[in-house]
Parts: sequence; structure tokens; C-alpha cells
Amino acid sequence: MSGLDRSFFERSVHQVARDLIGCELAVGETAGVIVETEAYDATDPACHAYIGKTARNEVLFGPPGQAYVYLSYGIHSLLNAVAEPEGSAAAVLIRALEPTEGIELMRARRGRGPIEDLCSGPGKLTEALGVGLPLNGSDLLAPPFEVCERAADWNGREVSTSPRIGITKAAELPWRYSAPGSRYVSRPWPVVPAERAA
DNA sequence: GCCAGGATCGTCT
DNA sequence: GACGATCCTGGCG
Repeated sequence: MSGLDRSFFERSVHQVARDLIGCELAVGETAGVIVETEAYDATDPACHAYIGKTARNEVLFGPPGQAYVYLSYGIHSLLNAVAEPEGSAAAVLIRALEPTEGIELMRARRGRGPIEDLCSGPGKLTEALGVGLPLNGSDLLAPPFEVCERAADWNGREVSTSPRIGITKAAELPWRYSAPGSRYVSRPWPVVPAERAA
């Protein structure tokens, strides 16, 4: 498994959101495989950049591959990966991970509970990984972060799309991406009409 | 198992 | 002064 490079994040935010599924995200001693993401771009009323550049969202307008971290509901830090070329404000919200390393440390930070719940939500995984506001604007391609490319056994697996979660604006846009069958997503994806039984 | 309500604070109007 | 890209708990069945 090797690390992603800057060009990975320089593409369309939707492509990046889809391709991040199956990649491993490490922060310090902890790591997990990304199983759920959401895409936000500047044409999207739900995106923080929609209203224009402000002190809070300026990282979104910067170069790709950086972490955009902000506080939600005054309690939770949410982690995004900035995508698209500098000047184009877009980001991928990391919504859920399948824990792979540092699980004991995650438990210590998050308390007891089944492993499926350690990182099954955007606020949960930042707590488990130790990501907070001080990391806003830092580089995802440099310590303490590391993002590795999708493992070989993920290639060929489908990525499902569904409506986004927890927002009131443009919630109908199907810009949530998740790994079908994963027990680690924040919520089950909507049942789709039986297309093909694999 | 499901649902309603509360916690808590930076950012913008 | 209002509002979240959320999570947890408690009450009820």
C-alpha cells in the first residue's frame, strides 16, 4: 500500500469522494479504511463555501489535499479532505471508517462499545483518531496524517451512492458514497431496487 | 428497538 | 441572537 499524491485530490470532488472509499486514513498511531464519504462543492447550498470565502472556510479555497476541520453543533469536529484545484472550493466529508490500527487507543478515547461504533460517524471518527480544530488547514499528505491507496482487494468492488445525511439544504443530492456491505457505515444505505444479485 | 430532546459554541446576520 | 455536514441518553413498548 502506498500513499496518495496531490494529484489524487486535484480532480472532481465527486471522483475523489468515490475513490477514497477503500483507502486507508491514518492519524498518528490510529488508522482505518474509509467506508463512507460525502461530496460538497461550491455550487451546493449545503457547502460551507457556498456563501463565499470567510475566515472559517478559507481552507476550502486553498490547495487540494489539505484537511478542513470545523466544529459542528459546538461539540464535534468534522474532518474533510479539500479537493479540486486551488481556487475551486470543494471538499469530501469523511463520514465513517473501518478501524484497522490503534483500536485500543480509539477505545480509550471513545469509551466502551462495539468496534463497529468506534468510527461509524463523522463526529465519532475524529474523536477516535484524535482530530481536532488545531489540525484545520494541515496537509493530509504529511504527518500526523497519511492516506494510502485502496488495497488490491477493494478494486472492482462497487461504491454505492445515496442522499446525504444530517443536512437540511440540498439533502436530496445523491452525493454520499459508501462501501456496500460494510458494517462500519454511519447508517445503512437506502434499499435500492434489486438490480443484479452478485 | 425506536424516538424525542438536550448538550454546547464558533460563525454569521 | 439563531443555527448547524452530530451524538448520546432516557423513556417507552
